[in-house]
Amino acid sequence: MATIYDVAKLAGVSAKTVSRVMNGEGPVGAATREAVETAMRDLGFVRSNAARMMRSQKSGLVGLITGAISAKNQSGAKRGLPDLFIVQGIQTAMAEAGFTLMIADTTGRQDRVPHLIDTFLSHRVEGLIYVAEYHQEVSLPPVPADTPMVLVNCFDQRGTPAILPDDRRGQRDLVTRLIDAGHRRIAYLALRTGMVAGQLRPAGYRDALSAAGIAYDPALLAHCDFDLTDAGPQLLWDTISQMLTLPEPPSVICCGNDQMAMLVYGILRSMGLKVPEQISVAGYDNYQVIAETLYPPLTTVDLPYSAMGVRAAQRLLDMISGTSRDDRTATLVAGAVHWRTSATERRPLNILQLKTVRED
Amino acid sequence: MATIYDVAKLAGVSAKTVSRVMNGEGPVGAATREAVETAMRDLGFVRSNAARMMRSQKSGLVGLITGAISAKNQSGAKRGLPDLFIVQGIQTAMAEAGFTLMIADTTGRQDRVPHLIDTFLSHRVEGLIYVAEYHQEVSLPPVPADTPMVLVNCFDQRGTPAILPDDRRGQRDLVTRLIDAGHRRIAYLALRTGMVAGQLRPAGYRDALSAAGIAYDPALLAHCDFDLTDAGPQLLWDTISQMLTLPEPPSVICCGNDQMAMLVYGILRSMGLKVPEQISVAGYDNYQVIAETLYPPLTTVDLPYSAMGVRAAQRLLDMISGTSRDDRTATLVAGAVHWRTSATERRPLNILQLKTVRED
DNA sequence: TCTTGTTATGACACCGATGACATGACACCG
DNA sequence: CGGTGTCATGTCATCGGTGTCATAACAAGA
Repeated sequence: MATIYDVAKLAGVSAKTVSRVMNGEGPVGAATREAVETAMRDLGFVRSNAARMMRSQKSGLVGLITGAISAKNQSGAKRGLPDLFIVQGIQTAMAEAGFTLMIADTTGRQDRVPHLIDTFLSHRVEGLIYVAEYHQEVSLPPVPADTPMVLVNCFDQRGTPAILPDDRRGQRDLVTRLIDAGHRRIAYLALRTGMVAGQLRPAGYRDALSAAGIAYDPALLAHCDFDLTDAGPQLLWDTISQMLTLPEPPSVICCGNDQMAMLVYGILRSMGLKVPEQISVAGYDNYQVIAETLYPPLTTVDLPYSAMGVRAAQRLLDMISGTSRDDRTATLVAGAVHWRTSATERRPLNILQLKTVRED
Repeated sequence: MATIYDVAKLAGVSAKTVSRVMNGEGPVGAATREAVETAMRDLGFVRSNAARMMRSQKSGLVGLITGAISAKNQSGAKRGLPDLFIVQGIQTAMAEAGFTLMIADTTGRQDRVPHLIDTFLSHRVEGLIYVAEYHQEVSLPPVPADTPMVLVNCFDQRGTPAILPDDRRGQRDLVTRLIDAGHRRIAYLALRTGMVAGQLRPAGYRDALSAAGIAYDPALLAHCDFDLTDAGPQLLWDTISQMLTLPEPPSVICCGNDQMAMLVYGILRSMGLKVPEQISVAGYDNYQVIAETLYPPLTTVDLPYSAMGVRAAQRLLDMISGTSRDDRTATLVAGAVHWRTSATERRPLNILQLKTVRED
């Protein structure tokens, strides 16, 4: 591969002048510039980042470590993949800022993380981002203090800057919306409590109930490990049929996530119930492949992964540029409710119609 | 960040000796090695890849260009994401071979590809991989002849080495399996013909029919652009109801992909038909989130993305090492049929039971 | 006309590792 | 005891750019 010296020789100038042309730096005569550019083109010259980096000490690289790519097809872990939207958000923002992203996947092995960090450091990345495949607490090996780092979709004990989804608020907004739509008996099938989302979302559910003055009924809240390969669907079926035989059965079932909602669709229909005519269903994640393709389309809440990625990138860029260095806080990013036809409006929203309903 | 000179000084040896310790090269005294290693640890030394690369001319980098990450949440393009399994497969294989993957996303803009290639070349990647988000023909800007390149999930006119899913064979295998299960009237709702898969899979479908001596009935094959935001479901509905009112209606509906199958589930149920008791359904892709979560689980064919990724990585590694350089061929990777409960066995498989059936 | 400033360019060292080669200390052999 | 081979280590140049400083040419101002 051609070097600046080759270009310099061909253009009949010094290497430094070639460098100047490349970087649009210092005054360069028009004819000289022309000659250099022609020579570069003729030689198919591409500058070596390695050499440049050595002097300037700026790599223009950012390292991204994730289990998001590999975590997918592991047995037992058939969670959604949309966490890759985080990567996408980061990628977009970084490309815009002129940084190149190096991505490494843990291949599901957390013990590989130190090695991956070392690899990145050897490339002199200017910052590190760790992306978890779902909202969780993590514990990462120490990183040199002068290397900025941001966590996404996870947090640690050391207070490393983190970008997190506001699960509690999202679920509260969804349930509030359901209440506004006239629902009063709202069931919630939560993810297992071991997951952060399995704790925060139910909390948001209860926030919404209490804000609306609706008594919380424990019979309408259940935690389901629906991921269990075989037992999962059965567990859901039992839980649902139990809830439906209550004296006051729910008019809507909120699911821990969209995937669970997809299963619930099948179960309800097998029970002979029509969605949404006889019972409404809501999810969480706005996992588009599911939410928009299900029939009827699913009412759900955005897991704002792409936005989180962008925020993470921005925050890291700020840290790199020194704008904000030692700010050990978490950023919560809320997602919007997507109202689709899987949930009925039980009560019209405008006042005129409200009157009509009251007369019923 | 510490350099080998810092380490050398602290350990009281020359820089070259530090280099030797790092690379396990040449004979080094036990005591010296010990001293160097201690010094490296104390200083938190990480070798600079840039400097190393300059001398050795080996970057240990491979560049991956894809639209797979960004293509997702584009409006209109709500295709699946499992194409990221390709990236995962590549990542795994590359990490094993000691290469670091640089990933760049086109952000949906094909015109950015030349720039991405340049960025990679400036990092002196030893090879390039281009991953398309679905099976298609592409036309990429030229790449220096001495930089090996592999295409995945796509092919070009120049005969650049490519790794492709064997869509035709996969669909043939699935339909053959359905025929073995006793199905004779097999409907096929294909993807639109503009897509490569919309051509190859129907071809495989017809291969299977003709191999089994079943006449091809054009009334059972339709191409549906089910992606159309609003018209899609309606189009499917119409097509299906038309097929079901045929004198000899199909006993199974094969869908262009799993996502279409998910829609078809909803439609069939709205028509009051039970899956699989009254009609069987099959998909394509083995998009796990859908195939395993649908109720009942979906019979489908693997789109062997992960395997394709591994194959791509191996092929590129071969090219880099010079084992195989100028082999302009495409590698077809076939995926296995996943038989789940969305399709019925109409005819028992073993001979004893076969006899019973014949007497019916 | 001489000084001063500006423009255009070159010379050279340096970034941090490593390859090629050199050197010094021993051990072994005839 | 000198020659030769092996081990352990050091010296120095080099990879391809870029920062620093120097220099040449020429124009403008005193």
